[in-house]
Amino acid sequence: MTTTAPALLPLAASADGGCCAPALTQAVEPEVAQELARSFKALADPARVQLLAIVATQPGAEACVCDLTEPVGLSQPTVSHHLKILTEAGLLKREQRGRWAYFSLASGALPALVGSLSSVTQVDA
Amino acid sequence: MTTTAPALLPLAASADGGCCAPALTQAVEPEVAQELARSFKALADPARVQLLAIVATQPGAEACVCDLTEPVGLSQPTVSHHLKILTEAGLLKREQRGRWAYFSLASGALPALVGSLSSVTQVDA
DNA sequence: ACCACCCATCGACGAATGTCAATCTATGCG
DNA sequence: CGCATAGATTGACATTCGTCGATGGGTGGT
Repeated sequence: MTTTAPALLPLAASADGGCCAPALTQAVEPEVAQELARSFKALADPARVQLLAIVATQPGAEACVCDLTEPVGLSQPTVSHHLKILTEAGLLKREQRGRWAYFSLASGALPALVGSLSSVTQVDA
Repeated sequence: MTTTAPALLPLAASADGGCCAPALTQAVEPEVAQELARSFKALADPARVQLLAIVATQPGAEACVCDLTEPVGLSQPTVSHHLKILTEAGLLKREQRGRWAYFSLASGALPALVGSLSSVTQVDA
């Protein structure tokens, strides 16, 4: 569910009538909007953006929590909390190896978001 | 400032040493992360996603507030509030014409976000 | 001049969020 | 078995956010 790629502009049909046309254009299903907002909300925190970037730049594209606490300057529980949010949003993938938890990019979620955003921009198409 | 296109992966350099390598990799400047988070925060609400989509699908790619209150099912002050947030984030452009305020997509901000997100995905490049 | 209309701002309220210290779970080592 | 370590969970707190009703500020029609 979180890794789907909802199109942002499924239907469009509005009347003219000057300004305040009823604008019945739903333009995007409310549930789709909600799901997109959930993904964006996961990115709506500086710490989480940093975490995502750090994980992405790691050699194996993966990192454990102890690698992440210091760069972001937050406590271990807080980092764990952010990682959980990113994971639940489908942006990160958690893999327990030994006693370390390795986090890596969940391929698919980010491109899906990019696609949704692009669909808004390319209205002229 | 809000329409800049910050790259998400400026520098990357980490040591090996098994798991808990210091991971000094800043990977992304904190201020860049904060700015990106600000943009994403503007999209982190279903109503704002809907508003953005509706504006994008309008015939002239613009809409006034009265066109937007009904589709999202929120009160006029709330819609005005969301539009202000989207505008301050650089995602929408406000133009007062007569006694209506027309909102349209601010070209540049969305592509910038797409670029930033893509830079994370294309780490393998 | 008055009034109707569009929209922004203000004040208030409940809900959600980010953060930490303290604690718990589980994995591995000796 | 006992202990240290990695990480998640809990509880608490301050802050921010989303929402609305009420009000204010312009603009245009009569």
